[in-house]
Amino acid sequence: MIKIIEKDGKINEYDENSKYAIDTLRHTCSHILAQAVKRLYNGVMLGTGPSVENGFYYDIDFFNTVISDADLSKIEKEMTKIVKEKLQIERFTLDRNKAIELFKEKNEKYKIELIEDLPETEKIYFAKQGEFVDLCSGAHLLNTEIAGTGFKLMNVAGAYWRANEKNKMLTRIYGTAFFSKDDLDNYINMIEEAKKRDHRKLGKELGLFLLNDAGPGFPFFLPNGMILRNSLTDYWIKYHLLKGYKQINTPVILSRSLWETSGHWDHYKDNMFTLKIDDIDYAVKPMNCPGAIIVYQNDLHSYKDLPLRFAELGLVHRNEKSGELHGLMRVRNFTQDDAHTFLTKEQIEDEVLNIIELYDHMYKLFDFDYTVELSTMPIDHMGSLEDWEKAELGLKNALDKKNIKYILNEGDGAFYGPKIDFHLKDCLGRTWQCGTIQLDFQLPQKFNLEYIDGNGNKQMPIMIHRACFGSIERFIGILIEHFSGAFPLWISPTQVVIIPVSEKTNEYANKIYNELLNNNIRVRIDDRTEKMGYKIREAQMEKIPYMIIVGQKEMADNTISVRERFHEENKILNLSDFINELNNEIKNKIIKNIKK
RNA sequence: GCCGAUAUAGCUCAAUCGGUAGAGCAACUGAUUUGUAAUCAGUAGGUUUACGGUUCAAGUCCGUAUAUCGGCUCCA
Repeated sequence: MIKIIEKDGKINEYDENSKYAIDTLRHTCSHILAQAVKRLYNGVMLGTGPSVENGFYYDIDFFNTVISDADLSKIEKEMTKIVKEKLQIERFTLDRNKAIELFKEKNEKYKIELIEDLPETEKIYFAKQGEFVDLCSGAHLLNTEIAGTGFKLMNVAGAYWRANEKNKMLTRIYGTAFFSKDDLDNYINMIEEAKKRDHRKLGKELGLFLLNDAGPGFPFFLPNGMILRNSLTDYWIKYHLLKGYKQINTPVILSRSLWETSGHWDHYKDNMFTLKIDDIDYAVKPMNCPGAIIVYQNDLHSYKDLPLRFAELGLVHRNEKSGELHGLMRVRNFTQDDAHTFLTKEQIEDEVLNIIELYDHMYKLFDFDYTVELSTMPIDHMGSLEDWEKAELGLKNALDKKNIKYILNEGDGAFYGPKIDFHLKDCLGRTWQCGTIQLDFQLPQKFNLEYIDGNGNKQMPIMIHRACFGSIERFIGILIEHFSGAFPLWISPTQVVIIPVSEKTNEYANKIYNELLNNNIRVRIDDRTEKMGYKIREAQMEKIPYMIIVGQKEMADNTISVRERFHEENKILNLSDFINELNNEIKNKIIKNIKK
């Protein structure tokens, strides 16, 4: 159990392993960090310093002093000193004017700004340890000693004051903390292990994709990556056709006037690639929706046609800022596994439920855990308040009906409608938006979309934009990290490698090879004059699901020796049984050997 | 775009104070015919990201550009 002093000075006990206790430890560490920095650097000003998912940070204005990773050990040493000083943590409150006065004395303009933004009536809480006083409404440990030796400063970053690009960039120092040195060491080890799964590293090692200076943010897919990618999209197409979608494909370049009509030009022209054809302005599509709308407009539609679902694996380009690129996760061109559904207001809830079920099916194929977020009307939006409320309610009801827990992001919706986002995690626990469901009352109006209702009258349909993987590239990035490159059989670039023990069994190996090929198995034969151990090692590193090893013994018995990746034992089988097993594993998309 | 860091052979990394750029793996050639994670020997591979500058001398120091990494901001 660990004692914690709350903002009002009350002392409570908590389990040392509780999230609250660990957050409190980290928050206390952030104060120790700030105190250390104030001791070492004259005239710096403090921003804020909360605990976060895996640690804590403090934002500090160092003015002209450049802080880099090399300075961290110096700061860490001072923090250790503060820990050894066993400073008691005291809590007190001040009224607004006194609080502002205190920080004027200390020349802390950012703190004053924070206080001035608090409601007038709100109590202002402080925490004090030794000579260091900070504005603080969080809990703390009782003294600096308890922070112990389980903390470490991790890295330096820039962060805009109050998360606003227009404000000054402060220096953010990140750290992490645990109640014991062992826990800290485990965490650092875990990060090192996780980095081995980085999709950029594995993408290179496994020959899946490449990034080249010739096109920053424009990934190249290599032969192995294409097999993976096509396996995914082939299934995607098959499943969507089964679920009532019709597949379309729309042009990559469309006229500027179309984008003006859709509203994208106004909102995103800085992020669109543009060009001229015969002196007329065009843009490379950053979204597929106007294309789908043109397809919709190509026919008259009856209410009997709705919901009308157009699926498109659409290649889009967005000019992301250079610092925002990240491997396959954030790129400048990517293929959305998109669909646009045209439907009546009454059909919204059912259709959203269908989509949620479809996503759940797709994510379960890979054993993904996902988190869901609902984003509502942004300040910069099109359309009436009434439409927005209706749309938001439609999404909310669907989530509630499915009993799905979600995070509410007020004001984070698209300019044309609210959205539900599905987030997946990468190897380091960073979350990436993959699936999305967006309701849209605006585009149908802008494009005057119609259908004929049961009375022969024209009505305006609603539109749903949705993407399950989000971007094929990003999804593949997540997949690589999720499986550490050891993919389920059905998407593995090479499914089986045949290793003859020596040239004497090459002919037998070839017979097996042809048999597997005829059964549509992605098989390779490794008949180089290398030792068997060498070939096995290479196949292991390539994370090929199965190795078939054949020597004189197998040839005599007309069997094969099968070695599974990550299993040292081998099984003696006959080929037709093995083919049946493979087909079963492929057909049922079985996940084996998952390493998390 | 912003803050910090990094850029050396196909890959992973060395190169002390500024003094002729090295290794392992991979590739290639030859030998080896191999029984469940690396057989041996040899050959080749470089305008040290690019462009400037300082210096008798620059992979190393300085400037600019580009890309990448960790964050911030943004993400229809």
